[in-house]
Amino acid sequence: MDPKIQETAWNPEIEKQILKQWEDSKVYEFLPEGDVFVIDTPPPYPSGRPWHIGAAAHYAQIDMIARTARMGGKNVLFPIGIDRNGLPVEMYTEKKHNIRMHETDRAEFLKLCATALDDLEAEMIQIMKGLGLSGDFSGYYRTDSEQYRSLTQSTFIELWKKGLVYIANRPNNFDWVTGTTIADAEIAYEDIPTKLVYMRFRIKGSDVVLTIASTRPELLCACQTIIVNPDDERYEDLVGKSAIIPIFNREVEIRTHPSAEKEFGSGAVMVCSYGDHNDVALFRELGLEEIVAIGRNGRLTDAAGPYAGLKVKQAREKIIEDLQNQQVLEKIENINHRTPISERSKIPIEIIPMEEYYLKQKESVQKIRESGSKIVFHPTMHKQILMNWLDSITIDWPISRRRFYGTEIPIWYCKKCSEPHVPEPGKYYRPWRDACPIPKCAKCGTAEFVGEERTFDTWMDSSVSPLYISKYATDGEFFKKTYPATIRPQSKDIVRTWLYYTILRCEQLTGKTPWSEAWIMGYGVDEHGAKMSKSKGNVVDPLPIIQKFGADTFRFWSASEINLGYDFRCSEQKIDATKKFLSKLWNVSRFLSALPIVKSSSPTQTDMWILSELDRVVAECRKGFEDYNFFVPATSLREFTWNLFAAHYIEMVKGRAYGTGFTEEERDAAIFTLHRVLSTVLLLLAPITPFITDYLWKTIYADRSIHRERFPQPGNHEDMTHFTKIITEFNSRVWNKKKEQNLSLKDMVEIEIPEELQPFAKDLKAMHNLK
RNA sequence: GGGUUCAUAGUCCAGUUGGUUAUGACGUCGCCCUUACACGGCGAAGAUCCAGGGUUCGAAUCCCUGUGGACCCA
Repeated sequence: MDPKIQETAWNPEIEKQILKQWEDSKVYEFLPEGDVFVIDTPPPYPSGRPWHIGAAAHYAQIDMIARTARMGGKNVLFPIGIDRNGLPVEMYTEKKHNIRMHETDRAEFLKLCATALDDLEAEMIQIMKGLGLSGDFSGYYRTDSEQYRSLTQSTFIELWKKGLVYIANRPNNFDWVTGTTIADAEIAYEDIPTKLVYMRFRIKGSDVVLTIASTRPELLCACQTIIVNPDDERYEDLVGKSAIIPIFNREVEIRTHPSAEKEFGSGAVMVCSYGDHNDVALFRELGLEEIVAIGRNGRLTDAAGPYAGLKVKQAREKIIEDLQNQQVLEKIENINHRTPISERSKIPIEIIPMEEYYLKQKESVQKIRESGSKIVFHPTMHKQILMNWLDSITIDWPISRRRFYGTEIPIWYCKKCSEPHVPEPGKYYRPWRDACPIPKCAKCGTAEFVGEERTFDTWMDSSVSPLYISKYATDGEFFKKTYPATIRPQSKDIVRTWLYYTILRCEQLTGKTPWSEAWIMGYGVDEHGAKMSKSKGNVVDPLPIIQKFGADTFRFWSASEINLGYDFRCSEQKIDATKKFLSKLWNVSRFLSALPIVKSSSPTQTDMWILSELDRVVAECRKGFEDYNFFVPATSLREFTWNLFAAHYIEMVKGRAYGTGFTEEERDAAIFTLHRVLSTVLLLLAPITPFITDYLWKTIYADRSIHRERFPQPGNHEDMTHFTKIITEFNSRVWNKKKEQNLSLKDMVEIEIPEELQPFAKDLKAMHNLK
């Protein structure tokens, strides 16, 4: 009766051997047949060390989704990808080599970016593998590969041909630090202290002075009208008159508009091209002629007269000084202004009219609202993020970017007539480098072309991930089996970008919603509840934690700490504490591994009781797994295994399992039940802690991996859970009594077993050594 | 300004359709090597369930108002 397990604690080093076994036996191989389950895995972006512990937890949980589906009998496609397009690597490279992208040879710059990504990616893959992700690493994809970029380009060409893409010159969010247009979805807002400048405008043909407050005095030169609220009695007389812009001495009309707030500043607002989005809307609504005051270099243009060439901030200081000198400055208030900033570079954006490509999205909003409402969200509440976003879409999606490390826009322009030409889909095109594949201009017949230099917004790439993983346009059979995908797991901060754009693009291309379910996770915050950020220095590196505690500990921590959809705290102390549960499970298994596997058909009342508790746990876990909320099975199993099974049941039947003072039949019933409970617990834990459960399963129960098994069903035992409280309380009472009398737990004591516990009397007597 | 969400021991968290004494973990403090486990066992202390009002025989739970926090949008 030697235990098959010798060590007294779970050793995470074993995980490495298990990983190898999984790889060798291809236990997670996907077969495109039968009941297929497709996960649209988020490809992580290797943006620099360290990787975020919250992200590692996120991927551990996505793996639990894959394993849950597999144990539910599905064939699971769990692709692994790395997102490599976009701004972060460009900025990383500029900093690392102290160069400026737009001043560096393009091919050279791209090479430097790719090298940086390779390094960062290698570590990321190592972490994902080490976490035990059961995804397809052998065929992992990169969004900057020829295949992926050619898909992005092909889908663009398709939409172009459908007439969904157009070019337009309109005010755009411009990030002059990175030198590119950005979409509304990439804007964040921050309260920044700024000066609210009160300026005096003279009214033409009178001595009346109108005071106007603005946070953007440097835009005076671009002012085209002044608005006041129609209900504002103070300015009733001035409406329709002209005001004279100080310094520039140009006349503009005063009109009414409801967007002027009476309470803000003086109540009179100057409308300039372009201070904010309201200015843009007013210029459009009132048909004003725009004056471009700020250029792409972030400096004022010639339209700003004496201020031309100055940066926005310098121009503001200078103009305030001049206003003061000309005695038209009334006062300055320091206020906190909600300022739109670029999510990437963190600087206030400017609104500058530029010619960009747009993908039509406005007319799709209603349709997406319908298909979006059919998607099952886990948790349900996060569907609202998508719906709120849909309500606030006002313009089409600008998709062109003036950057290098991205998928090139596949367009060539006729050198003579400028007619744009798109090539045939199916290949990867680099128009900035390659010759145009079209022999001559379709419009004028010229054979000379100029390649487009811009790249796509990276969401153009990311938004076709369900198409890439299902081999859209390259393998019809596979596509039919795997599209639409089953589930999109992602974090909640990119609902309005990745989730939304994917629905938009996939609907436009396939007419179908890309998945039936979306699983939305919260953020990992630090142990005090603050958001982790590199600037705060509170980012927890997952690599050393996983190395120290092992993947299963990390995974069980993530499952038991993260309630689906809510933010979660990351503290090493908590992870450390989780380790104890694995040790408990290990030692329970060690005890059981010394007992033979037997059959029994005559369970005692004690056995029936724990089996009915087990039924309850199985049902509860299955419910949690159904919602991919691993918090439910993790906490339920820990509670059951530790505080009921180990603490009470095992103690009650230990004597019986050893056979002292019991019949063989009784003994076998105990051993049978012990194994039934443990094997069920292992199966239920398998998606959460795949290493330890597989090891124990193979050591005690089978040659075949636990990851080829299905979830257990609840048995059909009579409900005896009402005994639980009485049993545990009785046990406590005995322990307390022995403690009071200073007795050792094995000493004999005299306590009456209550009537209702008579069915368990024999076990209880043996357990406590009752008289 | 609008939306989502949260508020329960020192800390984190549970509490299902309202129903006796509010769950568990971490931490703290005692005692204990008990033939699976000291990475353990037993026990103890620790909560105005954010505030106020309402519905009800009964509210941590439902409704209203407010306060505070997080996130999102304008």
